[in-house]
Amino acid sequence: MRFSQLLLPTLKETPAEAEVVSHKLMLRAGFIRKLASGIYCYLPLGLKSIRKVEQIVQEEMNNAGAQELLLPMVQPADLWQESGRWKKYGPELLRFTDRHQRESCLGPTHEEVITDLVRKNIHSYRSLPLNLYQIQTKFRDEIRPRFGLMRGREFIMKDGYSFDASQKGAEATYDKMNHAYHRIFKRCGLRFRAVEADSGTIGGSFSHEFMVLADTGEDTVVICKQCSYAANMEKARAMETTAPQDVKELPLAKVETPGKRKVQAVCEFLDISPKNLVKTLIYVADGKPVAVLLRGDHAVQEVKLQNLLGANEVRLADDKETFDFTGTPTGYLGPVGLPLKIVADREVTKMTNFTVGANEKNHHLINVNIGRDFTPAQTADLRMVNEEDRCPLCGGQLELTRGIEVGHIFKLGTTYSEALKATFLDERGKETPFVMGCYGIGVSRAVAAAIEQNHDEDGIIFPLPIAPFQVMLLNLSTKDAEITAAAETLYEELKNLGIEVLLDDRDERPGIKFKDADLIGIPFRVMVGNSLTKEGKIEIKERAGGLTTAVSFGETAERLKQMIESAMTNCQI
RNA sequence: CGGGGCGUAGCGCAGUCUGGUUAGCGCGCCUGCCUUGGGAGCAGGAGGUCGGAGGUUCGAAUCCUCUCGCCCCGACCA
Repeated sequence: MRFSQLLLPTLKETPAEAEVVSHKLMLRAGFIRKLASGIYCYLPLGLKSIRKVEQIVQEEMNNAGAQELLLPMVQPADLWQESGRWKKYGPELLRFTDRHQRESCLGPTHEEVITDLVRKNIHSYRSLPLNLYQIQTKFRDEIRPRFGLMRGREFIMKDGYSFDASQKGAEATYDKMNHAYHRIFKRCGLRFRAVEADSGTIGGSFSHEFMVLADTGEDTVVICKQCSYAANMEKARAMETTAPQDVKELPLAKVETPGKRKVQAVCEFLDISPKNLVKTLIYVADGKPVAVLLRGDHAVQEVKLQNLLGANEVRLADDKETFDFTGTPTGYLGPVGLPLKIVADREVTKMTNFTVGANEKNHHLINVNIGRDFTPAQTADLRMVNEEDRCPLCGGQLELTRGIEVGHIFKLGTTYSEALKATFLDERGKETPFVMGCYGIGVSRAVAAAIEQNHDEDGIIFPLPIAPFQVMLLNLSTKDAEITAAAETLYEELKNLGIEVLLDDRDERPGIKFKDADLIGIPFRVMVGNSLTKEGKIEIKERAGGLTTAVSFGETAERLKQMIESAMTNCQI
């Protein structure tokens, strides 16, 4: 492709609308343009990168035994009513009425449609397992779209759905998808982790999120430095500490702690460690109060609490509610004699002779012990993991880092097949619901995530497998016949070698071409300029790392081919 | 939906508080000269219903009312 003919409107300055780096760079590099909030035009370069991701996804999905199809974007309301999600989904589902007053919606996801398709066409266990996917533009009317392609309303997604005859089969499919996803993101050249995630409302005991690691990521992920353990904060566990043995229980005592409400203040005043204090937090779970006990240096993980209580909503009570529920101002609450349901983080059960609030203003209790002084109704892992914790699998050091969710795989079970009465006949002729799984990849988001992960102050640094072009060839002097002839020859040679090359043939000064090349971030930059006329050399500069190699004109194309092949092998499985 | 901010040329902005020539500046764009290894220089030029509607006024980018759109924080979320 020739730059002079390409729709590639690079910008020297960042449009005010962009906040995050991928959004800024995609606008400046001429990849995208906004049409409306959360809705973008993909320009040729942006689309090329998206297509690269799509192709990798297709290859790996096909290899894993999945089949590609394409489902409608407009979906009838009655299917959604049948699954019950017409009511449940909320305003994120964009609904509208057609000219015949039929209610419809724009598909944010396709469980209903695919299940309907399968129930109408698959009737026997002999046809299973079946794994279907599509790559399509999705629409979700997000409350607040932001960050460019990272959280748009319209976005490109690969969504896949599997149908198995049994739980066991579904698990095998899940494992296959897990494996395929690892291959996909590896082949995209991304640094990522598959993390254990809470499966949320969709069901199933767990799911895996595929997180592209980037400091600017929206989500926090916990990874083990020694082994493969990784989880998001909602799910992350830590190795249980062991309770000290043979500690003699000391007599309970009340002490005065005037004005000391915060953990730190109480600990300083009493000269104890927060690790020896238990804090009591009042939560409201579906309208009912519950007291949550945690070690002084720990924090609540509300999703864990929600799961334990089986609640739809949990939130911290405010000071007034807390006082109404307990009759004690916040800061002096404790479990001893508290007339509320008490749940304790399991680390609390490892403690002895600890300090708590006395349920009386300006007083705390010391030498409190579980069993003797109070008994929690339930005990579970309820807290946020932190960097002091050890890996639950290997005891290694845990690290908290940031990530961008680009893929998520779920076990759906029979939720949808039952709701939509999608069944098949098993070996014994018994009508059985399909056991389903669903597997998403945010394709457009993956490109944005790649940029969040790989950039510098000059622009994008694309991983080779998803770069819009592999080589950017700069003709540094279009007025010089020798240089231009050499650039044109090289351009043809590279194309003939099957290398994807963008020739900057614009009548611009070298500085402009260098700046644009850095901005766009194509991995290999080839410069045809003075060094050719003076020394007969062509320079190859790698965008990542900036290493520049001078080679003779004749060997340039072949050399590039080698460099590309070698770089690609780093992204192979 | 709550809180905050913005809307003036393709992009970035000034001008608005305190109404008053022909609405400016930088970048980009067009023409010519010149220059050609990190966003050059000179000269000339095109481009604006100041987001929209209504109002106040002799006079509105500027004041008032309504409205549309965009961005950020929060609630929410594969």
